[in-house]
Amino acid sequence: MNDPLIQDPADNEEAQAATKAAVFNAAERLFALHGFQNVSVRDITAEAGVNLASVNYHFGSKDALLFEIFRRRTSELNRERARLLHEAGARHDGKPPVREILAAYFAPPLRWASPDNDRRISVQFIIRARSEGTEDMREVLRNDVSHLARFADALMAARPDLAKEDVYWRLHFCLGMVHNNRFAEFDRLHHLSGGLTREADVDALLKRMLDFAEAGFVA
Amino acid sequence: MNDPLIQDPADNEEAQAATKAAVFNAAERLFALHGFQNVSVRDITAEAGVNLASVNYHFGSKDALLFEIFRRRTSELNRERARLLHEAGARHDGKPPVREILAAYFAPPLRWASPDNDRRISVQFIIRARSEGTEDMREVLRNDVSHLARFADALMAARPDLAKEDVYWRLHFCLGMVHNNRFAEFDRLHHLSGGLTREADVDALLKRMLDFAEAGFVA
DNA sequence: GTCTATAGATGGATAGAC
DNA sequence: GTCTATCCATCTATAGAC
Repeated sequence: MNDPLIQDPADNEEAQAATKAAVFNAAERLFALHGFQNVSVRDITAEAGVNLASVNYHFGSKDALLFEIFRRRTSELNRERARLLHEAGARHDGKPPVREILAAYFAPPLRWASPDNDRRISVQFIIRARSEGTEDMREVLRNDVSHLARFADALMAARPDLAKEDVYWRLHFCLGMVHNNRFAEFDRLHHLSGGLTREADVDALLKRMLDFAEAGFVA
Repeated sequence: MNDPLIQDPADNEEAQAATKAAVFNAAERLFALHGFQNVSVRDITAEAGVNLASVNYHFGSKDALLFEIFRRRTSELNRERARLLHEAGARHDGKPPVREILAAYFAPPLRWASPDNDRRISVQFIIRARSEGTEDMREVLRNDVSHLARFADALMAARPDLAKEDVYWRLHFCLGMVHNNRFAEFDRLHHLSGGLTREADVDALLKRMLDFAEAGFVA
């Protein structure tokens, strides 16, 4: 059909970008569902419907592709959290209460994970990256705490009566609550509760998390 | 030195058991530190100082070895938790308060993880198994909720005023707090807090976790 | 630029010597 | 039973044809 020799440059660029995006999305999806080590370049290119060499051509290597997905998604997630934190500050003369700080942290991944959101898979990817990531990714997570520091600072401003140590630990507990929201854990809870828990109701889950975490902070 | 031809059967059995235990411990250690997919049978046998074929001879396959470690450690951990829950019940006419129920769940992995405990590595193995485990292991985790059900029942008895749904969700949040106690997360928190947090103080950490979780439950 | 064919490396498993 | 040597599958990455 499309003879490459008579394609104009714009079509070429477009086709190239489309191929790269297809690889990116297929990789994110497969990694999120099956884990990094369990997905091969062959799986990715087959899922994307492109040739085997595409991963190396467009991204350099499998690990580089992985890292690029990780960087983009965490960047997007943290930017959205920072925006919500900023908005909460604007509503309260720069000193938002604990509940609104926590909401800025909790809400983005919950909204992304809602069943009708196409970012649903990205959340699972990010959570998986925390425990299964390469050394590169874990180094980023370990060293790039500037984003978290903004939340810690806001919490300390909201609760100046608490020792800093206490704030850091309670923030740690809140992070645990967030990171435990994996498909597998929801399934297990669903099974344990005999079907009572409905994680698809994002607003209700956010409220539950905030009630729990705020109580722990205020105590 | 020891000619196998003149060894008596008892020595043989002993040597065999020692080899098997060496493989078991080396595998648990390497899996906990580096992840399942990143450790090869060659790594394990080299670490244990035994020959390459030992894994298949004593355990059948790499996956079977993995599964056996998982089964033994989760069994030990859950048995200890059940014992503490039983003791808490004995102290309170069968209806222990929320804090003591949670303590029975939180304490065992924390005590195991204390720096001077040789079970320290087992806790990391178990936590890693939750997210990186094979399908076999995840199936066990998903279906074997009888142990968790005892804790859910105890919590519902302690707080009969709460809807069951609420109890399950709050238990889920508590599980998240526990599962987030990985080396990597402690390191990150240590980095974020400028060295303020000291996870080695197990009793203090247990108290912090109980304060936070109890407040979330009582609210 | 795209894709096929293959190099090069590694891993799990096992046959066979002792 | 133990261990070495080796098989065979699978993977990433790349060279080279088109």
